[in-house]
Amino acid sequence: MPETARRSDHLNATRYGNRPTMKDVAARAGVGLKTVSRVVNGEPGVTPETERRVQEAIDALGFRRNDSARVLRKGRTASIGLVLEDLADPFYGPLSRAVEEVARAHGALLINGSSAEDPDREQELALALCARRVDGLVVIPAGDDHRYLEPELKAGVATVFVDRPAGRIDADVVLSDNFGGARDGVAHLIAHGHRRIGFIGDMPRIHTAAERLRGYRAALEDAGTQVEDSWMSLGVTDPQRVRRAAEEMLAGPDPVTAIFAGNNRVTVTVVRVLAEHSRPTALVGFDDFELADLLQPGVTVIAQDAAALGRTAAERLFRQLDGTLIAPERIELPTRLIARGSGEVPPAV
Amino acid sequence: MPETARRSDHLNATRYGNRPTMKDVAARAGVGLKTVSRVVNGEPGVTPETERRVQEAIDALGFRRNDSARVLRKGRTASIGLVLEDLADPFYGPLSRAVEEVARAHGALLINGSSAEDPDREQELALALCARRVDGLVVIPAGDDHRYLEPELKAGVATVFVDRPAGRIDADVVLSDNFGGARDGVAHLIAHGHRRIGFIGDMPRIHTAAERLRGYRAALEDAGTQVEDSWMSLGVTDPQRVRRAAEEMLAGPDPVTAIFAGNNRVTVTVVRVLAEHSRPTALVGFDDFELADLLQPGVTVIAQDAAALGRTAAERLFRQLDGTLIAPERIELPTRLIARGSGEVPPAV
DNA sequence: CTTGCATATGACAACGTTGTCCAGGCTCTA
DNA sequence: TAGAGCCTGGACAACGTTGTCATATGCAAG
Repeated sequence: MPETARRSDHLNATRYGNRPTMKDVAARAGVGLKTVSRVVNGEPGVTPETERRVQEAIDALGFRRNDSARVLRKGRTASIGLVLEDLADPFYGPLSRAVEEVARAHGALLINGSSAEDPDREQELALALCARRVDGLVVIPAGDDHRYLEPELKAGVATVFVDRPAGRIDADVVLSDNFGGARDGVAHLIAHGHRRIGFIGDMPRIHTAAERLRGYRAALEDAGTQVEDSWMSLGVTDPQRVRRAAEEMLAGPDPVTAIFAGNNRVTVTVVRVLAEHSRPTALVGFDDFELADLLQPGVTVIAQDAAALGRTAAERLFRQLDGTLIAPERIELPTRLIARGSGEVPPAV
Repeated sequence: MPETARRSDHLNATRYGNRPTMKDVAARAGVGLKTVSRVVNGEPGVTPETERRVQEAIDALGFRRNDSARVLRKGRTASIGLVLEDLADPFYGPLSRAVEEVARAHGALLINGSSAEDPDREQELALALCARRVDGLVVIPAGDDHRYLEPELKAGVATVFVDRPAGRIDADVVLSDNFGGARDGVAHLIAHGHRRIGFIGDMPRIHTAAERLRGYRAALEDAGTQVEDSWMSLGVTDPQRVRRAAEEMLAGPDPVTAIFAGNNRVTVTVVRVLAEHSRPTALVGFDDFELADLLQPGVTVIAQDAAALGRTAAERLFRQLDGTLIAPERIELPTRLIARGSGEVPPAV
């Protein structure tokens, strides 16, 4: 073994444990650095015999190319970032997976993190990802001001927002048709004879919640019904408060005969409340959930396609990177009403 | 503006879009490269006045430190990799989130990917993460031979396996007590008078499935009952086959009076089948799932704590990195029986 | 005015890889 | 056998950052 090899081994001893580098491999195989690089990358111009020697040295040393260095040299990291609200939320699992599949198809890795619905944390995460020089960023916004990303966009970081629109910045956005979905859901209740329909949803400062509320109002107005304040409960999302809100709507002299639930978690709590009440009350929920069909009655929902959201966003991202895409666009994906029973209950007399 | 600045801007034009570097900032601020580095990293020894000038240049150019280069220089990437089976699976959401939280507490980012239960893809992913020089790796094994990771372990990549043990390699493992949980679940059925108890689960080559089967057998043997082959259905996991298996067990002259379901998906399908049958049959499922309590009757389950699995694994990982940890260990976390009704149904006469 | 010292700043190498370019040896043809 | 052309292989710079070390500046003390 040439002298350089030993020296180099020693020099690298404290870094990354002590991973061998191409230099070490080259020394051991008795070839030049670049030849090793060629073998590792399958570039042409290496004799089978030389290649064999290099390969042997690689195996013997347990060498693995350092992609960090490679990235520094090449300028592209082949990785994209995903900032979402909560990895543990069943809605984001399929979305995240869809993004991953598209990334994989493009040879990219996925780095993701949860903002926990905190705008500061969203920003911190997004910027950390930019510092890692991800090629692109898929963001499910927690905040409503994304001007902090402007320098990054200008610098060429491909960016797509999903599920909620970007704030104060011009960028690609992929959304569900929250307005249309809610309108359809409420119209479905109206078609089954309901007029007094309750709405329980999140704070209207959240875009999806506002849109769904708007759809609710539109459907009732289309039917010529005047919406009463007591029918709506906004900014209510934790089980306790949803429960109280539902019970209030169902009590009183003139109770609602149906409830439209503004999201997943609300729907589930309302199901619990209705199960305890004797008077049958119709229910339609925004967002599908597992086992909704197994409940008695099955829960009628407006389903969004989370995987499609993720896939569409990621595909747009890579088209930005290809240069195929120019102007930012706003894409709305349709929702689908799934009737399972709870939405077809007629109004109690 | 000094001449160098313009030249540098031009040279960098095609890389990372055209992100400014410390060199560009230095040129613009009229200071040395290292001074910029000092300011960016909050190192001491910079006059307030100089700092102001540098900060100004940073803002004007929209500079953000390139962490890839930083990583190359420093040798630690402050990121860990997570290889799991399927991000979209509700079981892995909380696990993944727990790992992320621990990583965040240690200032690390999380890169994750799905193996889709394919050993080759698991290996490909794990090695890709090693090439990125993640500091550590949390792996939910798809395959049962992990010798391919040996060079990486030797090179100092901290590694913890979760949910299933590592194959042919000595490493940290964090598991649920699959054997004990299954035994408890079946014992629960036995305590309610059942003897003829069916088991539907995954292929025994999957460690968790094998352990649960072992627990099932142990409980019945403890009760002095001879297990009959017709009670067990192994390697059955897709809805169609689970359905057929369940129906077979429930038919015939001497049907089972209770079923123990080996995992989540099996449980759900069995619930459907039982709902169609008139004779009441008891059911206990391994793994909790959302809304299990809302069904009629509520589904009794053996719950594992996915978040605890993830947290424990990640914490061990960082203790490996600290050097606090020496010998690999196998940790088993307890499971919990949650009685909700379906497991307390007495045997039909 | 010189010496000594602390403090602010910059020049330079190094991290591990890839792209560019050149050299040496070979084959082929005239 | 010489010249052209191809193939193999290596030297060197560069990617953007940080660590080391040297220098310049200012000020106090002799």
